[in-house]
Amino acid sequence: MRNDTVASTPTTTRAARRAASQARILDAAREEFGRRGFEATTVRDIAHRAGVDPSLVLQHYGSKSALFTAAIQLPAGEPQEAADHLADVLNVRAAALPPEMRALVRSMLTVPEASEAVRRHLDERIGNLAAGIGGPDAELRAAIAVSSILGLTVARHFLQLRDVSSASDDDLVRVATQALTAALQPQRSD
Amino acid sequence: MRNDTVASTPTTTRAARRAASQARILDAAREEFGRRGFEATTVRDIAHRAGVDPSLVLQHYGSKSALFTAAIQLPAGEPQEAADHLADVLNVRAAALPPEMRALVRSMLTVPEASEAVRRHLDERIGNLAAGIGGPDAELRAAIAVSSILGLTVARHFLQLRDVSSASDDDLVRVATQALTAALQPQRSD
DNA sequence: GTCTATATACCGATAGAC
DNA sequence: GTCTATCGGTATATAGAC
Repeated sequence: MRNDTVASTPTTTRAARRAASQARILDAAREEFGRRGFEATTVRDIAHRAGVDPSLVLQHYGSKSALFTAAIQLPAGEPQEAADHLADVLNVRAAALPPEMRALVRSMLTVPEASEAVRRHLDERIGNLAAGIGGPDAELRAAIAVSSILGLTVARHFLQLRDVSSASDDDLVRVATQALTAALQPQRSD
Repeated sequence: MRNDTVASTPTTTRAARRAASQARILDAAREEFGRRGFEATTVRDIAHRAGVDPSLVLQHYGSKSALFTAAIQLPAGEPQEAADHLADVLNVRAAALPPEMRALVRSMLTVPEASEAVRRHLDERIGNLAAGIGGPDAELRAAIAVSSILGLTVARHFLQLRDVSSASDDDLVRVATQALTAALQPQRSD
């Protein structure tokens, strides 16, 4: 970090400012895309939130679409064991949603790229979960459980349904865990 | 309706053509809004699908927003008894989605008016369901069940998750009904 | 009543000054 | 490296011809 000979600019190293701007733009993009979705968000909105000039946004990321792609990248989640990751996911969903996830979900119904990203993400989760529970209809039961978590996420963080939003994190996690655990049990086929 | 003196146009009654155009425009609007959402849909798209001139669309409905409002109105569902309506909803969601519901859900994450409409609709369903099941956490359990159905709807008809889309209507309804029935049961509080 | 032409505005993106 | 100015395109919406 202090690899340079002489600091011509006293405090901020010349290229570090650029990197800082780039990061601020990305944060601002996640926030704006997460609030109103890809289409309603303008490059000018993002620039204003980041405190930079609109042209800088495109200078750094090339296009609005490329910036969106960068903004919705999820941190590579570990493959994870099996069914106990259900509790993790549920906890994450009950509390605040990470900015990149929020941006991704906000546009999943209207932007094909976001739709694909969510599909891939959830298909993978379903596969892992199905492998962990076994029994008849394992894939379908796992898919229903994962879809239910998606529905809860939308209900709580985007639609703000009354009884989902007003519940405490603890209550929601407790009751939802019970419900999903029950839902994951194999059923008699009579 | 036949208050006028003489039919100057022989076959099509003068105002009947206008009503027919209006209905065709509304159908086309539901289709287009349901496919790509409110913002990505242009008045020109709707006019093209309806086979009319773009300016006619605004002549009839005043604005794109007013047309959207008309397009997402749900047929007033009866209050309905209680828990057995769960099966109805599930069946509807497993098969095809009505055009106005599809248009509504497609934009529920990006258009405030659609978000509010879905919230009101689901809050009402939750209230009815909660009243029918009783027990501890009735509202929360009902909210989780309704949110799960929403998640399944999104997964099947919008994201097309692998294991949800590939399942037959019968399998999906059977397993989901089992899962939701289990989820709605009161749990021991130990 | 339906279509042509256009007003008005805002968007994404680019070029060039500093 | 950052900002100013602007281009080109497209949208909604309106006014007027037929």
